[in-house]
Amino acid sequence: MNTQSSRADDILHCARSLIVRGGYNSFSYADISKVVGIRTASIHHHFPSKSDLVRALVAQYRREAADGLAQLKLSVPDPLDQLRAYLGYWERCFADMADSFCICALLAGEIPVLPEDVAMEVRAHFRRLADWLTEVFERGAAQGRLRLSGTARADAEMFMATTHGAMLSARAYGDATAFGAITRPLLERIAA
Amino acid sequence: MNTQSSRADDILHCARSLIVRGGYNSFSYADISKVVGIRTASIHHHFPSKSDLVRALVAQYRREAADGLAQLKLSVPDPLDQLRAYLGYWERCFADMADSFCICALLAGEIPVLPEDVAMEVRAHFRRLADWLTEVFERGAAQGRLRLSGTARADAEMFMATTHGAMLSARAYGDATAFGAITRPLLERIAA
DNA sequence: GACAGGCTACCTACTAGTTGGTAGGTTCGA
DNA sequence: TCGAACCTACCAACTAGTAGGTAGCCTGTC
Repeated sequence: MNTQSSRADDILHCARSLIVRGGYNSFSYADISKVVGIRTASIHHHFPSKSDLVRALVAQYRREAADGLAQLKLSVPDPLDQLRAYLGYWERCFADMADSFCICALLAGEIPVLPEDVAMEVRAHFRRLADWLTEVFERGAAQGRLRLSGTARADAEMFMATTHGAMLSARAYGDATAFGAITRPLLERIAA
Repeated sequence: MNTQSSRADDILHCARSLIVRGGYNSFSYADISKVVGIRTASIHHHFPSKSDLVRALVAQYRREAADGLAQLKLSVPDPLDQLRAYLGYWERCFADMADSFCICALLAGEIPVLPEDVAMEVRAHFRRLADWLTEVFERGAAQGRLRLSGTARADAEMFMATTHGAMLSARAYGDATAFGAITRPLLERIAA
């Protein structure tokens, strides 16, 4: 069991680092095979089809994201600090890893050509993240820690859009610091 | 010459509508062949390699964008109205076409796996668009028509990021109206 | 304790279809 | 008669996926 799950995890981990570079059609079982040191047929044993693999990959990513956001809510009391910590997480990702990106943001762009079950996972991630942000904005407004320019939902959607757009800009410019440069003023603007 | 350019244009037009759905690796010469009614070998006659085709495609897109933005500056005097018109253009795109998207925003996500010359075109689009927006924000601030929350450049970068992120959200939600819902409050916030 | 049966993980070997790209020939208008 | 546009006929490499076999491990039974 240890062996199985570790192998499957190796495959998932490798697939994630491959997919994050260019999305669903940018990697193959052969690519994974070379890195993990396993035959492509053996990957099919763990994940019968590519859509199975990517769905599992996104599901795992979503669990990690959900855990992280829940943890953030527990460990950081202030709503504004929660947003700061969320952006800080991604800023550190871009600083530490060359090809960092939210895989759901990346896959969202490819939705028209994605297998339906993968697209559903991506859609669900956007909804959950928007829900979480909405809650933060609601509490922040209630506590007078940040000021809304519209509804909490609208502000949350805009915040999420700016974050994802900043990831695209960071990639386009080939500049890891661009993400922070774009998102930091965002916090200053909404701070009460 | 008429025939050549019309054929090449057919190919470019078709490739654009294919690439906009899922990026560089989501379409093939065979796909174009089926739609345009030409053999794949004949596509190679017009565009020797796929990167040539996509580079030409993005270059054409950039010319159109530059023309559109220049035209906008001439026909609409007010900076705030210029931003409104820019967002309105994309809002109409999403309303009219199912799989609408800025191909440069889409390709930006795939930059690590893109041919270098294509990546350069994408990068250039981001810079030019940010330059144009910066100028609009500068004039808007000077005329007291809109208020900056940081430098004109920072506000322009954030505006662009939010716009691109809103495109991703529209796709993720599968909701054409999402783009407008996210970006409209953006204008209200920066209006003086 | 031996041993059969079943299961998991992995392999080799293979498939059909697709990928971007080439070689060389034909057609046709200037 | 030259060249642009297009064709047929290839190609090697790669794509996701399948068939069938093997080695090793666990478990129940005699």
